[in-house]
Amino acid sequence: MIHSPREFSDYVLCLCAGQAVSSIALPDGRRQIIEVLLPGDVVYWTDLFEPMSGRLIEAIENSTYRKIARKDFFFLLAQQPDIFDAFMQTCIRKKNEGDNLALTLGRRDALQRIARFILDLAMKLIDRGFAKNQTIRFSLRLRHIADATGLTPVHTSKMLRQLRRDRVIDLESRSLTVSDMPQLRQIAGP
Amino acid sequence: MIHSPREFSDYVLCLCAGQAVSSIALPDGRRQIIEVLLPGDVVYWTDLFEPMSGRLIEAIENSTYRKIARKDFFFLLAQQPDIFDAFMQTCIRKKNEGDNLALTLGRRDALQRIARFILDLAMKLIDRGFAKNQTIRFSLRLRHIADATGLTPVHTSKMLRQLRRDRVIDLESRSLTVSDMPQLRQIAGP
DNA sequence: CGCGCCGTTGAGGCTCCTCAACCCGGGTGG
DNA sequence: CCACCCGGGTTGAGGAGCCTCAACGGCGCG
Repeated sequence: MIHSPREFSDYVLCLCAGQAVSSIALPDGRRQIIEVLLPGDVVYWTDLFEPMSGRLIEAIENSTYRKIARKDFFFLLAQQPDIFDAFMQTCIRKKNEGDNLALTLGRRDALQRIARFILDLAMKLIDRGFAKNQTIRFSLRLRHIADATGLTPVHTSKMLRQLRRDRVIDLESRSLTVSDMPQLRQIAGP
Repeated sequence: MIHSPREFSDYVLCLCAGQAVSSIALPDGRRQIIEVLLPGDVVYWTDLFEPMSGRLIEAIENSTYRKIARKDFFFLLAQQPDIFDAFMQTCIRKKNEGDNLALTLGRRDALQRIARFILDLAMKLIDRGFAKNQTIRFSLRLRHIADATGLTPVHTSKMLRQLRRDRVIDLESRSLTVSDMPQLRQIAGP
């Protein structure tokens, strides 16, 4: 647990090593994972101005992170135009990803959601050089995938089973390899 | 139709009068409405840098909008620090709203989704002074509510019927009044 | 060895979808 | 003027998809 929903913080967090998930949680335990955080990610974009974040940040493996005082962060942004540009670009990109998540949760069925989630995560890891050929570290528990796709762990298990049976992915002991990328894209849909 | 998904535009659009919806559409016709746009709203935050927006913007009543050349928009932002601040705040707020939409679509049932949608829209209209006591103009078609909540029009109709039967809302001829606000909040949940 | 956590599998049920029929109001043309 | 159609909303029947509940096996750990 890196950051809890009602915690006050004067710092901007930046993940250095390991993976984490950023989610919104309801009092009754239901929650929705918004994104998987990788090394280099800034932990919250959403509450850069409001120090009281509504987010629950949970590490899914041993992780380290750096705390940057909020004012230092903004000072850096103001000083370095290129960093500022990168920040704005990322801001917009995150918004786009969030909207696409809404589309997926609202309009796609279970198998498509799982396929998209795996595809997105795999592409992100490959982009950042965290993958060896097509295999990536996959420390997420079943309940994380369920919370990211709006399903139950039970049904998630059944969908994953199907993807493995059809030789689309190969998943064992915290490591996932995409065996049939075209097929995975096909299932994930447009 | 104000803006179609694959249209190229050098302008930033700003809604002046009327209401519109911003959505992401799939080739097969399924779509997810991300937000309802009111007068004063800037039409796309998501593609301020990439002129090719993936969004479908549809007016739901007679509307007028203003086109601002992209570079003029950024020039204005650079010149006026207070406008820039407001822009950043709104950017972050939109992201927060988007994430909450994902939570709703992923983890809430049909009635809760409908209730939240109506509640959010009503609050937004009230905030901006578009409401007389508790009644607001409600030009949305059934299919819009369905696309905003990830349901079918048929099921949306049944849920709305339930809300009317329980005297939570009163909806007739393009005008909606919230009769029992506490109950509506209760249904919408935390 | 016992225990707890995690994933798997199956049975049954509820929610929401699909399909279809129907009504209504508004336009359009005879 | 009425007949007709057409888009939008309503309602019901039946079914698919996903959830709930429960039992079980594997694994790490005390």
